[in-house]
Amino acid sequence: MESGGMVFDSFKLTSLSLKNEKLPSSSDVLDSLWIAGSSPSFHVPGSTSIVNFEDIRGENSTDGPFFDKEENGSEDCDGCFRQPEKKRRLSPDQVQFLEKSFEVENKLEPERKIQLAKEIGLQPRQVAIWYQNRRARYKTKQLEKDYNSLKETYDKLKADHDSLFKENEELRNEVHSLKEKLQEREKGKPKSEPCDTTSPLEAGSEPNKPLPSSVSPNASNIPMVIYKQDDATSAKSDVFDSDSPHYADGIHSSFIEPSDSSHIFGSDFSQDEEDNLSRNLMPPPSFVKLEDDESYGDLQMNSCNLGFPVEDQTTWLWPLIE
DNA sequence: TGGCATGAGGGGTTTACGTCA
DNA sequence: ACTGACGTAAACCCCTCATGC
Repeated sequence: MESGGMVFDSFKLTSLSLKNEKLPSSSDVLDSLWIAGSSPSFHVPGSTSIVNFEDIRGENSTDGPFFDKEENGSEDCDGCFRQPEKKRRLSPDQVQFLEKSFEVENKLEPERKIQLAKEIGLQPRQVAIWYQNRRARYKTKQLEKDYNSLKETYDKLKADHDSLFKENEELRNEVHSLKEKLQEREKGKPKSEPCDTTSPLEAGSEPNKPLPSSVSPNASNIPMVIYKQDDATSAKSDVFDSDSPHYADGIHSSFIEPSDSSHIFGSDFSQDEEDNLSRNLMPPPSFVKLEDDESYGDLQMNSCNLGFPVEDQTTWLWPLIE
């Protein structure tokens, strides 16, 4: 620990030697501070410093930048050195000097500490304490900032999730009603028309082409996967082959059961299938940079596309749908 | 007079360094 | 000469309190 003697000795040593000493690393910037501080322009308003300056400055103690001769010579201060030290705030100039130093480097090298203490007329111990408190309170503020930022991100994500969930529900209902209509129509028709199972929505479109997203009855960019039951293979490739070689090769041909469109939405996937999907269809891990407000702002343009081009969504959106 | 900001004390931990078997 | 255990000092972090505004 720093005894008073040690502090004084260090101070004298620093005064003699450190001025011309090259401080390491980031201290280059601070050198300018030292130089600037050595021609004092600071004013210590009133009697503000907590330091009993006589302790560290000895007889020639009136030439430091933060020492005001008036202050030391005032009658008011006669009692200051008799009474036990009262805690006093650092002067604005002292704080400003420390703040500038802290901006450059929030850790305190011993040499810097002594140099700082000399420049602003504090004890090195006080400088160290100021740095400790400053770090602690900076950390607290930073934590608050981080918390707010994370909370904001969470809220946005939750809103997105909720809207997607809602949309998913609507699509499910739509599929359900279409399925019912289809079944009704099949029941009402004679068996001589086996191939006419095309969805009403698809009427008029080319059989092997998926509907363009603009044709989708839903305003979102989620592609509607609709295909003829007797052409499931081509439909599958239309849906999956653009960016997903795993599904273009037919390996997962059992993945979609044409007779049950609810499979499309993944609700009946086995765990293995879901795992495969998650592995194979997941976008690159760095696909959304959440801390980037700007990119996140873009996402808000369409809460359904999650920042991906439409053509990419066909390959990875499915696992997200419950 | 209560609340906030801030200087400082104290305890525990970490790290660097010297000593010794 | 090398190495691991041990002691020590300094710095740091965290919690807390006291004081000034």
